[in-house]
Amino acid sequence: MEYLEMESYLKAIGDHNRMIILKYLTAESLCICEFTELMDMTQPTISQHMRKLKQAGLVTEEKRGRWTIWSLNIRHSLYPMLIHLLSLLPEPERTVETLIAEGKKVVCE
Amino acid sequence: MEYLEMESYLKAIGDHNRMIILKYLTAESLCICEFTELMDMTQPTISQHMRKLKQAGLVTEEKRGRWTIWSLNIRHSLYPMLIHLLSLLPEPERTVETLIAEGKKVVCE
DNA sequence: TGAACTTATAAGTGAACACTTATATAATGT
DNA sequence: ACATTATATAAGTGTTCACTTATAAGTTCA
Repeated sequence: MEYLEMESYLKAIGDHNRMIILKYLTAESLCICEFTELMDMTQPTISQHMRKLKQAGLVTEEKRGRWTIWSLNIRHSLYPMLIHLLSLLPEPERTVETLIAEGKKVVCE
Repeated sequence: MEYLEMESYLKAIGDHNRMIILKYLTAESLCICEFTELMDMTQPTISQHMRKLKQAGLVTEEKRGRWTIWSLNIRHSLYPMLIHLLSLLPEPERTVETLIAEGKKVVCE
């Protein structure tokens, strides 16, 4: 692997808020508006983080209706290491379960 | 592990020049003046990188005479992962062997 | 068609970063 | 004591980063 690729990968993970985003994604795929409910961040900020994660190869996106569903890129060679790293981190305060309880979980069918 | 600790660890690795420094250290402990010979960087820049690596828990230092010998911190819980990451990177251009051949390898006894 | 909703992008801002040069500190050897 | 060597630190600079607000683009549904 090239130094530049490794650098962008590590820089993409190495941010407090992006680690939380990635932690959520280990459980399930989510869209931007769900992240805005889960985390205390504005929509453009989330979008910009996702773009950075995508450029580093950490996540993939899939357009579905008006939503963009984001998932971990399980094909990346460092994916197993990423899963291990994230497993060491505590669960975020807000859970997806609370989202469901509030009727804010997106179902795009 | 706390998010803050993980963040500083990943940020410390996630720099092109620090990755090269760490790569060198996987083979053997080195002092600042050796790094200045191996890499195209000034002495203060190396010193500042080492300080950052030390603060993140990646390396340890040991004063010996006028030299400060830097080593990988094998006691850190993420040390095995670090070794794996570094193993994926190509060897730097300048090798310690060339340093020895030029009589620039420090022997502090 | 038009309003509501979701997302992406652009421009601006303050903080952090990696580097530079200059200088201070400390150990060694004559 | 003094010059040399090795390292650390301070101050300054240009770039990158994470965020903000404003706005554009695209989808859905009445």
